Amino acid sequence: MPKTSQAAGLHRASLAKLNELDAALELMYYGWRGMTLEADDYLAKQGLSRSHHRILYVVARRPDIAIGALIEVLGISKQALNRPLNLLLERKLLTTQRAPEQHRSKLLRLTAAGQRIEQRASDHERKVMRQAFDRAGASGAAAWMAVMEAIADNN
Amino acid sequence: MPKTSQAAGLHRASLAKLNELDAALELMYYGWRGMTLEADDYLAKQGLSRSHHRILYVVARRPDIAIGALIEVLGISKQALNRPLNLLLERKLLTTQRAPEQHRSKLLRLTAAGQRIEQRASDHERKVMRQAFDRAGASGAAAWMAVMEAIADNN
DNA sequence: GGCTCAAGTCAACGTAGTTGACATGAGAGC
DNA sequence: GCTCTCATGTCAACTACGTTGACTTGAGCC
Repeated sequence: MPKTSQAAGLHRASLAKLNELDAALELMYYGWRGMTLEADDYLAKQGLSRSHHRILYVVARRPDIAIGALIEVLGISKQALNRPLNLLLERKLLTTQRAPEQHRSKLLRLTAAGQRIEQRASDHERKVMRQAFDRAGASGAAAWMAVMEAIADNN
Repeated sequence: MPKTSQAAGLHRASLAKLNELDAALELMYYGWRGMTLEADDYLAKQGLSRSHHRILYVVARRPDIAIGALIEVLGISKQALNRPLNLLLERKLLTTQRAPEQHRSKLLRLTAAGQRIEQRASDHERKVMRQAFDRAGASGAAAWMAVMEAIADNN
């Protein structure tokens, strides 16, 4: 079971800057933590963690996704998916059903309870983003998105 | 020992957007991966990983930091620090010396080899950031920083 | 010698992932 | 029915990274 709370890297450390871009590296690190901190706390209280949230998040946005496709999207092995997925099924946050035509694959869908938890966890993250975007204004938000796109596309 | 390469979440998944801010959540996720992917590959080739890089990064910017202070900055337990730190000492990427006045604490410092690895790993990350900033221009970069500050300060 | 603080170490555990091997369930073809 | 294939499920062993708790060692202080 996950922890209840985490003190890891809570306050940003004051480090000398060796390079002009060091601030950006650190902002990425602390930004990720800042966005996920409250959501992780909420999930921990539900006895869940980030990996469960990722599953719920994807299934919410791809209802009736097959397990193989879910593995693809998450980019993990089926063995790694196995445990968290079964927990979500046991807790009835997800349901499976055989496909109507393609009986070989099982389709996943959120239950009402699963939807609620997915939504609340994601809401914690969206709240952080919304506050930051509000402070930066529409043009600042657009610029942030553009920069993040460029970084993300660096595959 | 770490892996050599990782295919996890390589290409951004196409998910339906349930909420206006979903794109921002996903950009944060893929942005983090985009920034760290090449650096992690480089580190893996050196037989090191992200946790070693974090140690090297901090010590580079706080030469003569004591172990207790390093634990504070990293936000992990001394037991968790123990293994990666010892590896870095064995490999002579770091050195320790007793403090001149405060003999109780040991001060850490990078060796030339440690500096080289820290720099190359961070360079991979900075390269990604620089490209993104170049595309966005100075005002875009400033806006990105402002938004990330707001997110990071959400402790 | 005894107290304190910094550091080091050991054991047990939790979580998240990996690979490899193998079993099961459900069409599809002959 | 038998076999082949594909999707799914599961077992075992492993790695990496983190946790807590308990205990030791080293150094300085009184």
